[in-house]
Amino acid sequence: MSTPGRGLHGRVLDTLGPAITAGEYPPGSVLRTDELAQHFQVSRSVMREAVRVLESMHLVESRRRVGVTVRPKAAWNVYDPQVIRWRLAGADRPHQLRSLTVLRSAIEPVAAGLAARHATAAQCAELTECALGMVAHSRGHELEKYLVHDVAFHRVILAASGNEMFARLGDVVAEVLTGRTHHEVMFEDPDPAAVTLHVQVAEAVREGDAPRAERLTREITMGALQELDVLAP
Amino acid sequence: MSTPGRGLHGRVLDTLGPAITAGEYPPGSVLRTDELAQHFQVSRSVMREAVRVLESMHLVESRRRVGVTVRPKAAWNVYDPQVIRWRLAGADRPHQLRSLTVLRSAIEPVAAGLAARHATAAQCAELTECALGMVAHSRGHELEKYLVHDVAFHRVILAASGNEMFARLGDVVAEVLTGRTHHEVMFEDPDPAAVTLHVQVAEAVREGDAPRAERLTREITMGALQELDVLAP
DNA sequence: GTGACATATAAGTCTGACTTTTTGGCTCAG
DNA sequence: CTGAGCCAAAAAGTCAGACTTATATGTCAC
Repeated sequence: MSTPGRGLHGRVLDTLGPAITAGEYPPGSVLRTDELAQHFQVSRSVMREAVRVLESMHLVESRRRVGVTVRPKAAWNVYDPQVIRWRLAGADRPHQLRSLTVLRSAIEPVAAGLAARHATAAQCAELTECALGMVAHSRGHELEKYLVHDVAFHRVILAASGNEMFARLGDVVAEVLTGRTHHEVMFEDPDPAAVTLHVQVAEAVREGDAPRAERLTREITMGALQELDVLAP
Repeated sequence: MSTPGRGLHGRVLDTLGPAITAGEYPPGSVLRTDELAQHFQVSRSVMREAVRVLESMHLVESRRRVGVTVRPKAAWNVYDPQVIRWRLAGADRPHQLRSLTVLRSAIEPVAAGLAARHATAAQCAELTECALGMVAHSRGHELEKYLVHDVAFHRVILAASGNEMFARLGDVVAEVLTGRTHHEVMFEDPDPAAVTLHVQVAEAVREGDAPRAERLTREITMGALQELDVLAP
């Protein structure tokens, strides 16, 4: 899904990024480029490129005569897919998952409403196909296959909204859904009510019924939130 | 507000970033690091750092034997504040402003509802202060002072929601509000109804009335959307 | 046409020297 | 003792050049 270790500087980021987002270096910590370069056995040029990327994510700040200081969590670019992935892989995964689910609950209903107005025929067809796929794999411990269609469903909704900001949240939703399936309730079959809701959303979008699509999607995301409350109160 | 030209590579980004987001180099265009370095009169190391940052924003992709290719708009990290700023400064400013306003209309009502549940006493006080400041400068062509309080108001709401994803949208909302004031309706005094709504939202949050805070905020953002429809149909 | 192979190309990497900014401490006058 | 101003060290920033590596493309035999 992502692009691990593209070049040496990418390799460095793959360990330094998670370390910082995991709070291994608390905010205010000072790193020295030269030391880091030695530590990772790379040249200063490579290390500098890695630091530049971290700086563009507002994870660190590089100042002369001081060094590379870790910035407080509040400054981080938490919408950067890379940062999201790093944080989801780290210790505060539950907290992160909750934040993202709340975000979903705000975005997706509105996106579904817009999708009902703007979806093309092809998108409607794809949506229906996804919903049917979910139904087909909703029983008998076929969670992996179910997940694929679930992710695709929400991606189509977000894309069909016609809003590029919504569309770009497809990756985030995918991470959340994948994370939920793989780390929480891997064993049980999905809630039948949720499956039905997805089918109904597809219907509403196909019929251009924006309020209904929005309301139904809100039910879906509310369900996701409650599920989270049950598992991690 | 932002941090222009930190170091040579930052200077390069300040002109290359806007150029790419403005579509000056269409998707698929191939740039050569060496040529760019020559063009900007900087060393290759500096140029490489700039390219790395653009790459982390998914604006370009660097591949061996090929060069630096501009990625399609759909791949861009449109939530990166830097990218947002570049795009707002460019030609598709109206389109961008609409996308962001739709995003606001999804996020802010939910954030206000959460704020009503989680806001601290200090945040409630700050919110009321902002609302009063808006009232105080709502007449007599004091748009600049009004704007300051308006921006602060929405920042507090987003921060008080307790959700870090929402909180980080403060900058985006600030950009939208500032852009609207400076480029659209600089002359007229703000809509009195909108001012009243802000005061009422502050009330609702103070009283912990989440549904009311959400409903009122939805009215505010709906108003912003309609305003946009009138100005750019 | 198809496959293996050679070649040119542009990014990637490393090294070492040099510059610039900034800070923390030091001196010295008041 | 205090404060202003100056100095020197420290770390990032910049540059130039040599070398490595991956890979797209063209060539040639089959």
